[in-house]
Amino acid sequence: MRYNYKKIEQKWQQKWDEAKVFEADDHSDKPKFYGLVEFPYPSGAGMHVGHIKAYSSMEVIARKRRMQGYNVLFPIGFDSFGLPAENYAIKTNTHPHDITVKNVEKFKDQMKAVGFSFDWSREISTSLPDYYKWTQWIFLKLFEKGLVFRAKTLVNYCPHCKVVLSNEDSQGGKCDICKSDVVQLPKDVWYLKITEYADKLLDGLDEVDYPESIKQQEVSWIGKSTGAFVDFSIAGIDEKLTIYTTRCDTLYGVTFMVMAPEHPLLDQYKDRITNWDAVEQYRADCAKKTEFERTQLVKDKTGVKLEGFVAVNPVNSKEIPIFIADYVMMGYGTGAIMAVPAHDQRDYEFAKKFGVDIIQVIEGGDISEAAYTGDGRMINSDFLNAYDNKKDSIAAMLEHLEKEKLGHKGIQYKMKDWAFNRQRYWGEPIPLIHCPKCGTVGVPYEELPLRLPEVENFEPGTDGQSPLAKIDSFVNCTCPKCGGAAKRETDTMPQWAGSSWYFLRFVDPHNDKAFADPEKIKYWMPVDWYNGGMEHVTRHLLYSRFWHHFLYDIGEVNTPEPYAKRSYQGLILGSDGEKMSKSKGNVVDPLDIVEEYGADTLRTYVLFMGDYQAAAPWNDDAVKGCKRFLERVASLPEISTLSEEDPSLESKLHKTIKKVTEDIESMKFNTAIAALMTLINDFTKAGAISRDDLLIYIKLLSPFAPHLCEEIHELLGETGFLAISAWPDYDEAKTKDATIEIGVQVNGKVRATVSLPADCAKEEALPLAKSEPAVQKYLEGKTLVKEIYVPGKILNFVVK
RNA sequence: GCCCGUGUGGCGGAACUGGCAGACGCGCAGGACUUAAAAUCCUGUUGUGGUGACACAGUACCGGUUCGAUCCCGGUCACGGGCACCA
Repeated sequence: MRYNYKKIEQKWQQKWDEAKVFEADDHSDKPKFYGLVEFPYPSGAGMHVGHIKAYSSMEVIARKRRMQGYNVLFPIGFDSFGLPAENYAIKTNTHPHDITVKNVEKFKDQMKAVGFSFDWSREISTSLPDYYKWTQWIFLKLFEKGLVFRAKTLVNYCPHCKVVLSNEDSQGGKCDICKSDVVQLPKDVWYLKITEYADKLLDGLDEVDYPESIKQQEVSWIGKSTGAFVDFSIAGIDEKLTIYTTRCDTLYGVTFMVMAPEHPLLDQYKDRITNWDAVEQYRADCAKKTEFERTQLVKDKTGVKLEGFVAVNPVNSKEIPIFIADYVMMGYGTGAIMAVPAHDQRDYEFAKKFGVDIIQVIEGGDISEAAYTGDGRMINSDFLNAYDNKKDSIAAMLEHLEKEKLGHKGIQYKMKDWAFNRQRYWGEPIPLIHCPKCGTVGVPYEELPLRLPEVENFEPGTDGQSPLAKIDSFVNCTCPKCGGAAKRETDTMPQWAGSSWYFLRFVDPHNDKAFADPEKIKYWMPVDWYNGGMEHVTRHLLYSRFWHHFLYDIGEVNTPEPYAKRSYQGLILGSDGEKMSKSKGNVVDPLDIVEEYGADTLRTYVLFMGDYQAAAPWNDDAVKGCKRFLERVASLPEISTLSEEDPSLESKLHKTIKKVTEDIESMKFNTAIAALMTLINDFTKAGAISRDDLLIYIKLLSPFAPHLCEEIHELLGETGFLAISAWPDYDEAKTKDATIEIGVQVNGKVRATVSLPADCAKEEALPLAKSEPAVQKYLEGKTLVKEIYVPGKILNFVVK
């Protein structure tokens, strides 16, 4: 058969479409499988080969599961709100909606050209009102349950995008969208209380099948620490300075305290602080430093000692000085610390520089050189001196603090609440109303969706206001509670809102009564397997788990965790080994590959290129190798005869069925394809294969190269679609060889191989091995010390 | 600094989690076909020595456990990712 991939691919894509082969059934007796890939943001650049790799894994798994008799839900949609479309709209003076529609079409064409078996009847787009209606609905539920609040704090702000960012959106101090430096500004913003779900998000990880690296990353992002809050009094006044510490047992080693420069208590007592000028000067200096300088570069300790403001150590009533220093952050703990220079390196450096006492309270190390942070026996610590490990001494001190009402156990998280509003146009309008009498009121549910109004100009205002603020007809409204004049919130939701629940919409995408029918949720959820990028672990993955836990708590979904299993793909690098980027000119367009080699070649190559989870560079020559392989497959019918199965190929065939079946499940696609390549080499050597063997072969290959395999399937006179025919079974007994070659070692070095029956007994194997001339040579004149025989594996003679 | 992960031919990568290191593919070399080239097919391809069957070395480096280590243990180095004055 001539391999006319263009004709074949078009033909079968059309046939699958017409016959609705990949549409999932909401009422089926088959076992269900919900396989999910991260729906794309439809950028103007179109799909990237990285998208193809990300989707191909679940595509292969979904196709295999269908053939194995599962009712498969494999949906796709578009995460279509977002800044890039809006920025492009501003630049080209078009509407973000029009751009989005165009981009979505482009993405769809590309996906269809690759032949992904998505259920297109369930396509969604987060920027459509019948979708974002429910995003707003969930937001209102969060608001109703007190998980939305407004606060004026220091927030991450991107001066380039003119937008407030969440902590997750500004990882590493860079804007997630434009990569420019993020600055800290005091701003009044809406927060979602994700911290209230910190423990649920942590505990939930025990119930799901995620790779360890992903769990670790979420755990360290949430950053839970257990410790104690301890109250220090201020000498001469009735005021407490509360600190958070993980080592309350070192209280006897506290020789000073440090407050963050922004600490509000300072302003309250500025009349008492006799060197207030120095405080203000220091604050001004700190404000000039960028976040980068403050946290990364300048580790040199700076600070100012407060005059007239002295603390008292609660355990020994000693007076200790208080400093302000920028190594203490307002955003973590209480914004103040007790400093134990003997056992904390930062406090140690500060004490050395400012000449403060250092009192050792844990035995070990050399305090004249550096802080000792290890474990050990407590010293100089009154009633704690009996303890020789931190677990016991912390427990004893905690008990003491609670009894004396000096402090209590406490928990801190590094994760912060989710800054949720964006001062931009192309997002879901936040459905809140500001009423001068009633305060903030939610838009009534029956008024949803709160539609994004048409505007002339998408530029954000220089005053940091959303473009929506300029539209009086949108802003001015009546309060749903009191009927008085009120104003709408004009900010929109962040990029991550629509994607925080999209997998739920897929189970019932056209429902206009609810975000999804509870029965369908019960049937399809949780997602059985979710593949996506490592870059989403502390963003989308965390956010969507949070929303789903919330929906579970209010009884809207049936499980707390949305995804039973998660996997990830490695990056495709450019052929130069660098990350693909437009500026480097090393980007590969999937459609170019489809055009030149065919979709089946592209699909096979992205999975054959290496370990699925590892990054690997693109290689045009290796793509050709995959094309060559498929051309050989296309010519297989020529050597297919009507004869009975070739017995010499039988065990090879069964081994391959087993390997491909198992390797797909463990995402070892490269070795699955390699096994199929090996088998075709065997076929070619044999010169003729049976029709049945060929049928099995194309079934195994079909998840990777479905178009070609459907074509051969038809050519063989089979009716119906290969895509939903039965996956081949293998006979375990036939995967085992009757005779096997095993290595014979002398002193651990292989000297010969012998052919033995698989279950050969030691008594028979040994003489056979010894009679090998190559082995004899090394045994002669030596004393045999030991004979090791591991059936099926190895034979080893130890000689002296 | 802390936490994960990785390190194997010229290249991408295999190796049942302790049992013949280098499957499969790319590249390269030689050959067949061709007037020639491309395509295709066949053969070879870890390094060193030898015409040769063969010998020795070899999975980042140093050491250990074992009859036997790419795999396990201790230490070192390099690269990638995450977190980071987090109290």
